[in-house]
This record gives sequence, C-alpha cells and structure tokens, in this order.
Amino acid sequence: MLRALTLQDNGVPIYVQLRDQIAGAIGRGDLKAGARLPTMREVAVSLAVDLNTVQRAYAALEEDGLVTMVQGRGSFVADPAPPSRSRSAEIRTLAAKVAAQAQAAGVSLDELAEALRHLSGRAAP
Amino acid sequence: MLRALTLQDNGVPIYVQLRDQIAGAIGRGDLKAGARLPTMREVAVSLAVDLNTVQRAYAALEEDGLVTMVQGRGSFVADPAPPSRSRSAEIRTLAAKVAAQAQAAGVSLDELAEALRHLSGRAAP
DNA sequence: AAGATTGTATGATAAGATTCATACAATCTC
DNA sequence: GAGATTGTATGAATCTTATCATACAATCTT
Repeated sequence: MLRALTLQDNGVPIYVQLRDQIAGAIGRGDLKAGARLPTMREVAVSLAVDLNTVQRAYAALEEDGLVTMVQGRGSFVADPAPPSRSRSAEIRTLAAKVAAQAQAAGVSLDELAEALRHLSGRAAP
Repeated sequence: MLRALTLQDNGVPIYVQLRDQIAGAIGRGDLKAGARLPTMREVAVSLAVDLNTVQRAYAALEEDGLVTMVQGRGSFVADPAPPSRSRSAEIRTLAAKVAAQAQAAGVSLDELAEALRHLSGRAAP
C-alpha cells in the first residue's frame, strides 16, 4: 500500500516530489509489481494539485519504466525490469538516483557506501 | 572542508541543490562555524552556473540562519552551530531505504556501494 | 590612494512549472 | 448500448528558474 503522498514547500517542483515519492514506494516494495496506483484524479484532488501536474509525474515514472498507464483502467506498477538495459547500466542508474537522495539528505556517498557494506555483512576493504 | 558541489539533472532547481548540499555540509560538520564558504563566483564558475543562481542559494541559506554574508569579505558559516541530531541514525535510515530500492532493482548492496564509491571518486571540482 | 576581490543589485530574456478550463478516447459496469 | 471512470490532450495565463550583461558597494591588499 502506498503511504500517503505529501508535498513540501521547499522549492522542489511538485511533479518531482510526486515522482520521487512514488518511485520510492515502488523501490521499497510498498507497491508491488502489478499493483494499481491511485488515480491521477485522486492524487490531484487529495493534494489540491492540478491533474496535469500529476500526469507529468506519472509520465515521468512511465518514462523510467516504473509504471504503465492504461487508458480507462488506471496506472499500475510495471511488471518486468527493463530487459534491453545492460546490468551495469542499471546499477549506474540506481547509483545516480541514490546519490541524489543521499545529497538531499546531507549524506556523503562514501558514508552511504560504507553503511551499505555494513548492511551487507562485509567489512570495508 | 566542503566536498565538491555537484549538480544533477533530475528536475530539482539548481539553487535548491546548492542550498541543500551546503546546508548538509554544515549540518554534517564538514563546514564548521566561522568557516569561509567558497566565493559565489568560484561556485558559479566551477559549476558553469550563473552568479545570480548561486546568490539565490546563498541568500536562502542566510534566510535559514546557516550562513552570514559580508560584502567585500565573503560568506561564512553562522556561529550558532546548527543542531546535528543523531547523524549516524540518519545515515542508517537512508541506507535501509536505499537497500530496499537496490533489492527491488536486483542490485546487490556491494555492487551499489562500489558504484557509489566510483561516483564519489570522480566528483567534479 | 589604487587596485583587486567579494557581495549586491537590476533589467531583459528565455525556458520551465503550475493552474484553469475543456475536451476526447479507451475501458469498465449496469 | 448508456453512463461512469480513467487516462490523454490542448491552449492560455501566470509564476518561477536560469541566464546574460552590466554595474555598484564594501572590504582587503599593496
């Protein structure tokens, strides 16, 4: 289940906030493959935001291969990971995304890398 | 010392990225109270960004009471040290979040950690 | 005092983001 | 098939971001 979307008045464009929050929910597993996303209109109304703005966020998610939209049905978490992409490219993409999160949180990449290695059970080299 | 500032093409306004990165550096202790910030012009030139944009980021930081600017002298970290609360806990939270994303993407934590190290190693000046 | 450095300011311009209003198209339910 | 739901699309208006060019003011160095 998708935790309630929230908007902050911190200069980050609304559609970026929506895109990142939903992408996070998908990556985190809160929204599993095939799960239905809230309707664009639902999001627009609940957040008092324009339908076009929500559409932009959803379109960006589709662009990233995270969701698929079907007219008349709704929007769903995409089933497969993009197959045409090489694995190393996927890793780089994830790393770039994560790097942005880390910077926003004021965490250096080295700090995060170390914390991840710690989580994985191995000690740093 | 302030770690190299970087910009990402992810829809977040440049001045917001600069503001958040510098605020993070201050909160993290990379920039201690009284320390001098890089010149607005230095930042503008090194990142190929307009002086006005950098000024906007700095003005936002001054608005938040994080830095003070003195004409002719430079910009400095404000004296009242910002409350850096439980930093290691923040890092662990971020790491857990990111770990979930990596797992959803089929990327091992070690692979991601290495990719992050790579990103951090070739940071632009 | 002179020159260089640094922050401050402005006005024009272009691109991006957001809203409003409205309409159409595909899908589902009855 | 009729009606409701949902995604798709457009065009205008407004505000925000970012750039460019230029200039001024305070401070420091010499």
